[in-house]
Amino acid sequence: MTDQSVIIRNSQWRAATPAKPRRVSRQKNARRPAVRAAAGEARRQAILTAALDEFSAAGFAAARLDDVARRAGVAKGTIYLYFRDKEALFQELIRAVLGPLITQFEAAAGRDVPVRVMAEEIVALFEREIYATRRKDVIRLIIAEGPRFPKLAAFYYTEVLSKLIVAARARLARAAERREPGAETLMRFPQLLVAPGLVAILWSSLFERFEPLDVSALMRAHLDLMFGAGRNT
Amino acid sequence: MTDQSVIIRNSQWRAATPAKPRRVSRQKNARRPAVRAAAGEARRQAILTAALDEFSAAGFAAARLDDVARRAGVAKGTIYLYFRDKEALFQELIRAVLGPLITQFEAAAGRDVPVRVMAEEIVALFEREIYATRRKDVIRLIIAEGPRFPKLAAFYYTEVLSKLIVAARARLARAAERREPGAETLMRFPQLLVAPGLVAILWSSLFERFEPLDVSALMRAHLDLMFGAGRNT
Amino acid sequence: MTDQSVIIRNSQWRAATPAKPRRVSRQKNARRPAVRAAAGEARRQAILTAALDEFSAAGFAAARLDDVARRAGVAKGTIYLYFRDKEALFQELIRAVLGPLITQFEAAAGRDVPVRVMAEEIVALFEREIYATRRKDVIRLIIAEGPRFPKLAAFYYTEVLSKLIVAARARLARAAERREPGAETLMRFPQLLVAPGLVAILWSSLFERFEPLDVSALMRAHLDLMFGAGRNT
Amino acid sequence: MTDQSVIIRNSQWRAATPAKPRRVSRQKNARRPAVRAAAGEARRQAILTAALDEFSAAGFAAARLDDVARRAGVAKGTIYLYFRDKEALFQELIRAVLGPLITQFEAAAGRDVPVRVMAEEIVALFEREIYATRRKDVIRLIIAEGPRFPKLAAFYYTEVLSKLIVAARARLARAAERREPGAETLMRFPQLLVAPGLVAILWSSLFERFEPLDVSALMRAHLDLMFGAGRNT
DNA sequence: GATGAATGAGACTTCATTCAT
DNA sequence: GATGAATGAAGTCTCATTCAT
Repeated sequence: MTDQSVIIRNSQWRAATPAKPRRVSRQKNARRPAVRAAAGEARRQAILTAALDEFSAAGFAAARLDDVARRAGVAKGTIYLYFRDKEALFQELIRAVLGPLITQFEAAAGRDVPVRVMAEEIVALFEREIYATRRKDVIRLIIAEGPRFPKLAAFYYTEVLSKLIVAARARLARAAERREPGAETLMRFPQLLVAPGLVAILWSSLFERFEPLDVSALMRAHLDLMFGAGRNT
Repeated sequence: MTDQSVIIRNSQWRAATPAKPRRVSRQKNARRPAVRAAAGEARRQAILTAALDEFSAAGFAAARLDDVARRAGVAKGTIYLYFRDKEALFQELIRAVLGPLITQFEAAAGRDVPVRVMAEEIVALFEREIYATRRKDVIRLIIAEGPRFPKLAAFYYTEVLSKLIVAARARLARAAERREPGAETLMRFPQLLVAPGLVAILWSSLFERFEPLDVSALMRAHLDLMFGAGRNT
Repeated sequence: MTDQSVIIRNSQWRAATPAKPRRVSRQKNARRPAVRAAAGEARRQAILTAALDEFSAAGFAAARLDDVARRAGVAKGTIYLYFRDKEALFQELIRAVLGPLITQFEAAAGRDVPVRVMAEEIVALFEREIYATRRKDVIRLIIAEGPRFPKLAAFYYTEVLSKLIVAARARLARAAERREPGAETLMRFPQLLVAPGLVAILWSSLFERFEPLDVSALMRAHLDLMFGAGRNT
Repeated sequence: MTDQSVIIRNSQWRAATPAKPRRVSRQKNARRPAVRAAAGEARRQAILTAALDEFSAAGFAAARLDDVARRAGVAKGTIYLYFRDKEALFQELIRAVLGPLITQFEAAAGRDVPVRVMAEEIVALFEREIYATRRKDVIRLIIAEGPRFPKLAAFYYTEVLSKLIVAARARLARAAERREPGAETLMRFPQLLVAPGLVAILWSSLFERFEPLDVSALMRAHLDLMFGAGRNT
């Protein structure tokens, strides 16, 4: 529907995903509006990507739109054709990247499975949709800048976190009724499910150079600790 | 009680600072050096405290030294008498707050106890020395600003984290020899011990207003999940 | 009625411009050049009208060509097809609006009448051709922007003011020979004839909301003061 | 009382009035705060004067604070120590220059004299306090920028114009009771008293180079026209 | 040592103007 | 001719840092 949805649906935020062959603008015969619009969207994407790079590297306050523009291959003023100001660029960046997560979560919410299976699903989802993508960087940004952007934290909580938590709790409630071990505890604190994921994100950006961290192994160990050793995905 | 409380109550940021008679230069009828030095140290503390407030509230880049000065009750120029520049103030702030932790960790490192007891000790240490103090804010700052201040992350890793990890691994190694469940896993990923603590810190600063989080209960639940239900401190 | 009314009613800014059926441009088999030219002229008029609106509302420097274009219903680039740059647009606007005045003045210059009659004619001319039209706004613009646009002031002086003054002085000279009271004084300072008109223009744009001003009554009062009470048009 | 009052009371805005030998800041023995404050006030004045120069020459929108700073002999940032932003500088400039006028007007408002005498007083006041000073430029600024700064026009109307008008009307009312010719007319339109003054201000800034205007003679002629020839001040 | 006024580099943002379509 | 996306120069404003007092 919205531009954002498009951005995400095509997984353009995945690390090295060429995805659809983004049309170049310089062609004689094409219908103008279509080409124009496509070129515009490509530019918008380029700016968002560049912004994510710069914001991630320097933080919101210290990032310079000059650098964003240069990295995106556009002039400084061009940014303002697509975003009202620096803050709008930031917020739209977050929304564009995280928005699609919601549908994914909801899709996975339905089935009724043992706690461990569910935990493994969530861990897999985390690794695939967050840790392996630039969403990892966006979550870092939210953590770092959230206190200064209450709206951002609110968006992330209401649109992403709370939905994830509600979905998880619903499934855990049924497992708790079945007296599955850990289900009741996790229902009260579903945050515990993804806590190691957070650690992984932060560790990788802060301490990777001192001591690399094998995220998959970490997550497996986490599952083992909670549910006893067993085979994971 | 602990070293840390002293830091907060007495506004002493430095680990082992015996006053240090900072000699002044240009003064005709100077008072006793001791008094002077004490006054200087008090000022230094005031600035550090104010800086922590401002950096926490606005982030490093957006925090204004003007506000730090006002909050500390000194003139803007005074800050430069105690710190080379804004960045130095920031780094010294981190060091001053976290420095004392190290000794604490080392003190607790010696004894040989069951994994669960050790985990409970660490959790208690975390709650008492970090979550209940301003160190929580400092950890947030490291997380938020670390990528921009490699030295900071390095300091935190080498001076705090790695020591804690080494100590924990040493104790876990012995538990692993005893085949205690979970010991081996935690030895490989000691981060899992404190992951919920991190979640608590970030949650409190980002989402507290939407959904409060009972940290003690969270940590107990975490222990229960890892080691089975039991009474905690 | 007068040439000027036509300008306003028919949106013709240029002295002798016939009609013009607005035709669209993008068509392969273009119509007669005449139509083309007429369409172009209409566009030019639209731009000039929009420019007057915007310049009047915001001043030359603060007016945005974006707004002019939007108000004129054309693209921003189109403005540059008709005017070299913003300043040229401004100057041509002034000329287009004031140009026709000249002939009017010259027409009225010939007859030899008593001073009071002549003064009444001038006052009537002012009310009808300036105050009741957008020329009022243009005069405001000249007053406001004149110092920054010497050419503008020069144009207004040489093309409008000086001619008006010369014509008035010629008639006043003859009245002065007849010893008509005030004639000699007004000959030296014909500005006094229209001074209240200026006040009216400025007052209406600045203070109308505080205290409305009846321009006709003001002008009549002015005449009464100069020549003694009497009936005016 | 206020800074502004000081500014005006000392007539620092007069063209070439050395006035009080403004203390220089570089002196060893003086009490600090006093000197500081004096230096600050001097700077403020310098900025206001420079701003008046630049705003007069270029208009509010086109004037560059860079130029104001350079002309005032201060750094760009210094302006912001004294004024919130460009607009505040502009508004405070207007207020500082016009504020003192009020008291002058009120002082002259009391006595009961013939209309002509009163008119002569007003003309003299205009020439002395406005035309011979930089207030002339400020009035030009209000005329040029007023429409964009409603507060400005409001200030000028309520603080200056309306008071002047009320005072004049009060005196004219008594003259009207005495059946003095012109009194009743001027009571209805006191603007007519100063209309030529306005013309003079505008003429001097727009057309002086083409045809100089002897303001005093103009004002005398104006009085003659209204009250018949006679000796003026 | 302490102050805080002053500085000026640098960032964000606007908008006249251009030019490929 | 017409369009409007793109450009980048230029202006406002902030704030870390300096330095005379």
